[in-house]
Amino acid sequence: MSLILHNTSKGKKELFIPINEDSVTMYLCGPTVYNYAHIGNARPAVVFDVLYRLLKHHYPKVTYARNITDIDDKINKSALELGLNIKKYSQKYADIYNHDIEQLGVLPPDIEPYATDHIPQIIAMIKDLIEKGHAYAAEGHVLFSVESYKDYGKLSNRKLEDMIAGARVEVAPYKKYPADFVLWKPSDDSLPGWNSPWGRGRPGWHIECSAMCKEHLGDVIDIHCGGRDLVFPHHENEVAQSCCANDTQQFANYWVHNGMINMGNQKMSKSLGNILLINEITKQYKGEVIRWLLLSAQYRQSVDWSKNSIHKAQKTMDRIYATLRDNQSVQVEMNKELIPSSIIQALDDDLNTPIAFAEINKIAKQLANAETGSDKQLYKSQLLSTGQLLGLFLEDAEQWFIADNSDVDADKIEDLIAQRNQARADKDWAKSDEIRDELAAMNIVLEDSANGTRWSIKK
RNA sequence: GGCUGGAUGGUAGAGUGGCUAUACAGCGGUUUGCAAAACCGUGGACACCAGUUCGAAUCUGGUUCCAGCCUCCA
Repeated sequence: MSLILHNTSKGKKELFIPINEDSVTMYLCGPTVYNYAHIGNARPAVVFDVLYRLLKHHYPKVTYARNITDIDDKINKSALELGLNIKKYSQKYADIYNHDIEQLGVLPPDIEPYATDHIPQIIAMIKDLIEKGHAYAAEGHVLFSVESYKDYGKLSNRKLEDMIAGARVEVAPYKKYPADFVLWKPSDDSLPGWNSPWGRGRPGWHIECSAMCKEHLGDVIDIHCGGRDLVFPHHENEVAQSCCANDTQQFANYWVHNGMINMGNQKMSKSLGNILLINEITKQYKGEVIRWLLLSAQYRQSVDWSKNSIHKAQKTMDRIYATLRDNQSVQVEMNKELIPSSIIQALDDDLNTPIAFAEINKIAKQLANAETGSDKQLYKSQLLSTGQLLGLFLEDAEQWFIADNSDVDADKIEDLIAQRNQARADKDWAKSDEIRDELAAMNIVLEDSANGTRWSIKK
């Protein structure tokens, strides 16, 4: 097997060689849970779900950890304003996140660690860093000394001087060096806090991922994933903390980062206020359609979210599902050996999902044109086996077109269709068309075929 | 200012030193009581300027423009 991944720390594609072929490890920086999950949170979840599935295709055992950061000043602020318990507040949004991405066909990770469940490990790592001279306590804070780590800036390819010159680093009197970042900070009585050697306080951002990786996956992991916007400072700081605490040269051998989602010509981000929530779009579109759209560009490219692009994804999936529906009775064999090698090759080349999708379209076309039973069985089996790998085409093809939307009165619709079919049998075309119009007014589209009349909701 | 990416047909989006990507939309057709779906066929592109080459959209240099990170962010 020859999986190739773009490794951010090298700035190029590399052949993936795991530390231990019998047990591959990957970690994804999950969300900070203080609000409803948006499609920007969904992209890494979906993209790295594909990587997880591909790794499981190749290797006997993959351990995938995706964390929940449930201690953060934004959580504290919102919970405090609403007068809510912080744990309950963050749990609510963690549950929403998990529910939402499950709609998009994302498998649960093997481990889902929560930051607040790892405070002892965090404190232990900070103590270790202080003892090794990489961190220092000051005014209730503990800071990481970036000058103590010679490779600081290597992952994100930047120099300390340049960053200071940018003058955007937070200046604080307790910092020895402007770019030093916080490992631990003090909490007053209104804020959540834990007792520590430096007083009652809470962890800073970054350290939780280092502590949780170490706890669950080891000192050096195979693949660390996340959004591009996390390369600096989050991942750079994780590398510094972990390598210094664990005395290792590497923290993760492969750093893999997904591109952003754009709204119009701009990155979707909380600070710009142009975010689109997952639970808003799942009201309108099926999870697989959203998943298809998110995977229709290679993961490192930015994706433009628009009405047009989601509509295209919908139409494409409808066509493939229509082909599956036409072959509903064809028996299939589900087997990973049936996934065409062209698709595995595409995915092995840094998750080239657009090529995989082009291949899927070709198979669907072959299925639509298949004349013999054995051809139909072959192509349908290939299509659905590929779908198993990619988390697509898992729905029943008949059900796909009938939205389980409670707004529609299926009994009434089917009654009208029966009346119309009687009229058609009587060749009473005027009445038949009248009923079609009536249903059209209800936003119901009819399709007559040799096997009867189908209906679906107009999109 | 520093560092990353990017610029491909109406739209989205891969890829390649010479060989149809793919999808959605369009156009023509088959089929159909009507309609739809499906299928078949089809047109249409590689930001700009130089260079290397038998040949460049693909390699090299330059130009212009766009986006991201450098502050919380997926």
